[in-house]
Order: sequence, then structure tokens, then C-alpha cells
Amino acid sequence: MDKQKSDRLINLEAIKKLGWDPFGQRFASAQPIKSVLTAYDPAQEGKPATVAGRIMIIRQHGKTAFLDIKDWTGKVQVYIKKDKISEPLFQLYEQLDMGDIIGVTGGVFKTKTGEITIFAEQITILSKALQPLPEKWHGLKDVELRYRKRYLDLLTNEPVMDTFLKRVQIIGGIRSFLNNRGFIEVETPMMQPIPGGATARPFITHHNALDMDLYLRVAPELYLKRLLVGGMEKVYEINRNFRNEGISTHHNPEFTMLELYQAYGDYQVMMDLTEALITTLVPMQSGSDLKIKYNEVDLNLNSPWPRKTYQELFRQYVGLDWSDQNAVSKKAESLQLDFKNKPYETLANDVFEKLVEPNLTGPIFVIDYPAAICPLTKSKKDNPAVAERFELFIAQMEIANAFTELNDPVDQRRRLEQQLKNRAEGAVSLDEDFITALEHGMPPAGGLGIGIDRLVMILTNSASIRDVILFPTLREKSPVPPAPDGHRGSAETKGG
RNA sequence: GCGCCCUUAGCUCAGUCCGGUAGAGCAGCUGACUCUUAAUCAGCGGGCCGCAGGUUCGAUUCCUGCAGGGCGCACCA
Repeated sequence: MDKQKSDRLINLEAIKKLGWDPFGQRFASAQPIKSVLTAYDPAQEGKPATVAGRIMIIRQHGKTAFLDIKDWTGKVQVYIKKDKISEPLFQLYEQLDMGDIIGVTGGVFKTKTGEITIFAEQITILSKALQPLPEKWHGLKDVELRYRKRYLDLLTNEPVMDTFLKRVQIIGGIRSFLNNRGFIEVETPMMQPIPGGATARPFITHHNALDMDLYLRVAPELYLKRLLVGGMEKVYEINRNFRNEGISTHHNPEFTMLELYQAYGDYQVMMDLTEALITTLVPMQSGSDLKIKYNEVDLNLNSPWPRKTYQELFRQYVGLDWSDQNAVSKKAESLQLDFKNKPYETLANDVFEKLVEPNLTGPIFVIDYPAAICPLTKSKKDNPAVAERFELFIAQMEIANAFTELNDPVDQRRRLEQQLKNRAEGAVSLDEDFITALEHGMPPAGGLGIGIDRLVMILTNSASIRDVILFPTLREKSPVPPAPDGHRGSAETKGG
């Protein structure tokens, strides 16, 4: 055991000897530290207050000491003076370490250097810390440690706590925005017998009692549409999707998605809704100004956001007409894209992703995708080759994806079967019950998906998705390295 | 999956180029100090230098493999 921990265990025993429970009891009388600071009034110097929090630092001065106590609203200084506190309490103080959680009651005053401070009269130990805090000045810097021990990251790096509190606000803001518009929040299966709604590779798990494989959902889409069939006209779900794909600064295997469906709407309605939603959320984070900075790049989120067609952007950034199959295929070849018996539209979309998307600083709605790459989308009335779909790009990231939902069960079956043929990967089999549901009649509807993590990235100016997910997926780290030839560790194992 | 980079004390980092068995600050311990602000002052402990091999009289340092992480690419949202 390391020295720091054993020293703290000694202090813990000393605290027990003094008659205290080192892990404390209910302490419901504490007020938020921030409110203590704002309530301070020089006319009422010495007015008592009670706080609870973690000791972040101790400055000892012989028979006095200053402690900084932190709760999640702020930090306040506590002043301990031997002749102003009972002897047992001073003995307790002497066994306290940085990182311990304590409760303090005392009069609030201003020191001669002007800092609002609680003059301790009562101290209670609420939890003894057996591990030291990270370095007080630099905090926890090691990126891996920050992700693995997020609790320390939150504790010592203020901007981190700030980001995650903002995330909570953003998601809360989305809920109230939608609830105010008459949407209801629902929960649909995360474990699905047939993964559908997107083409990503799924995670597989197994149910023992039913003896059946289940897939962690890649999207809730097909279930939410069943609810449209069932008569729920405005539904949404905010929850995790799981995709068994690579990990990057923009991809975590489990990520949070908002999906919503509005009966009798279409993708135009969804576009207006998306723009209204996000422009409502931005001021919550950055004041009323909708001009924000992301990764040193200026983004102007003031309405209206440009809407450009897929083909228009294709022509602009690829320099070719999308329908010119020969030229586009040649382009794909020169980009060394993977052809592996892909349909033309998919290949052309690879070109789009490679050459167009890096230019989409946004915000910009890319609208009217080729129908062939949109199996769940209704085509334009006057042009079956073009789907009523848009994707919203901000900072080169796809933030939202939405369409006029395909509600023709015959067409839907045909398209899903076609997709199964084209891409074995991901697609397991056809969800027959989904088709049956459509056969019962689904109202025309607009559907929308927003990647919450990415949206939070933009609104909190975070460069990596791991900075907006509390516990991002990391490889498991074996706690003890193996000692193969008994070089160390288990010294002499006998026999053989 | 591929490429580049990183891994030294509980934490933040030097040192490695040019091989000789490791340093600082914070944290810890002891002492001084009754309004401090990264408190200060004096002293003391603390290291499988990510792991495993190789080269060498000798490896934290050079080489190889592995592990974990970061970034980029690929896949995807």
C-alpha cells in the first residue's frame, strides 16, 4: 500500500478514537456555497451559515488554518482558529486531509484581504478520503486518467464540470422545447431481435431464458414509427444507440440520439423545427448572441440557415454533375475509394462525403438526397429518384438527419429488400412486423434524428466526443500485469 | 484495422540525443508559525523509469515485440 493511503488510514483511526464516524451521517442542513457567497452582507457580518463540501486545500498556520471547501455550486474559505473552537473539534481538524468531505457551521465574514470566509464553530467529518487529490495547481492533465477516473476530472477541472452541467441543460432544454410543442417522450426497446433503422453493425447479446440473440439497437426508428401507426402523433425519444464501428473524436460506440416523429408533417416541417430547436438552445449556453466559436472557427447560427440541394453542392465542390456516372466514377477511382460492388449512388455519396462535407462549416441544410441511399424516405412527388431528406451540417459534422417518412408498405418492403441485397453488413433480416405495421396505415410524417453528443460538442466548444460523454468507451486496462516466469510476484511456486 | 506520437514518484513534469543504475514542484511525514491565497521557513521519506525480450561488462536511455492512451486515416452518426 502506498504511503499516502496508509497515512490517511492512520488519520481515519485517530478520528474514530476521537469518537467520530469517519464516513459521516445525514447533513441536510447545508446550504449551497454559492448562496452563502451571494447572501453575504457586510451589515450582517458574522451571520451564521452551514455548508458541506470537499476540502480542496489546507493552509496551516500553527494554531489557525484556512481550508477551501468546495461543493458543486462553488468554493468558500473556512477559517479555523484554535481559541475560537472547542478542543475536540480542533483535534478533529488536525486529522483532516485534503479531499475529505466535511460539514462546517460558522459566522460569515470578510478577511482583511477581502475574501468571504466562514469562521468555523462546528465541524463534522462526512467522509474521509483515503486517496490524495490530483495536483492542486495543474489538476488532472493525463487524458487517459481523466477519462478513466472522471470523478477526479470533475473534481479538479472546473471546465469539465461546466461542460457536463451544460449538457444536462441542453438535454433539458430539448425536452421542454418538445414538450411545449405537444410531443410526448417514449421509450422503445434498446434490445431488438432485428436491428433496424440504420445500417451500422450492431452489438449482439443473448437472452438466456428465451435462449435468443438480441441486438443492441442501432436506432429506435422502426419502433417509433410503430407508435405513429398506433396513433401517437408526436413522439420523441432521447436515449442511447449502439453501433459496433470505429472510435474517433466524433464517434463513441454508445451515443445519445434524439429521434422524433410528427404525424402529418414532412421534412420541411422538420427543418423548421430543427432550426427553431437549436437556435433556442444556443442562447442558453452563450448568451443571446448566436455567433459562436467552435475549434477557433466562427459559426453564425442566426436564422435563416442556408438550404442547398445535394446535387447543387455536388456540382459546386466536386465540379461534376452528379448524374454524370462516368466522370463521377473516375473521380471516385482517383480518390482511391472502395468500389466493392457498390451501387452507383453509394459510390457517388462516398465522393460527396470526401469532397463536399469537409466544406460544410455550416450551419447548412443539405436537402434532397438521391432516393437510392435513403431506404426509409419518401421520394419527391414529382421525382421518384430524389428523396425528401435533409442532413444538417455544423462544423463539418453531421448533426441532424431527417426525412419525410416513407409510409407505403409495398415500396418500403421493396427498398428494404434491395438494401439487404446491397449490404449484408449490419442488416440482419427484414423486420416483417414493421412492414405489417405500415400495412395497417401510418400517417404521412416527418422524422428527425439529432446526434446529441455532437450538438453538445458544438455548444460547449469541445473538440472530442469523449469530452461530452461522462464515461467514454475505453479499452479495459488489466489492473495487474502478468508475471509469466515467476520473475517476481509469486516467488517460489512449488512442484511442477 | 493502418500510420505517427506518448507512457519516469499519488499528481504535474525534467532527464534519455551522446548507455554508468533517477531529479524538481505539488501532495505525504516531522518541526516552526493565531487573517492565509499555489501561504512561508527548516528537515525527512517516497521510483518494477508501462510490460516482456534483445544488444551490452552495464539499459529508464539503443533495438524488437506487446499493452494502454492521444491524434490522423478508414468505417460510421
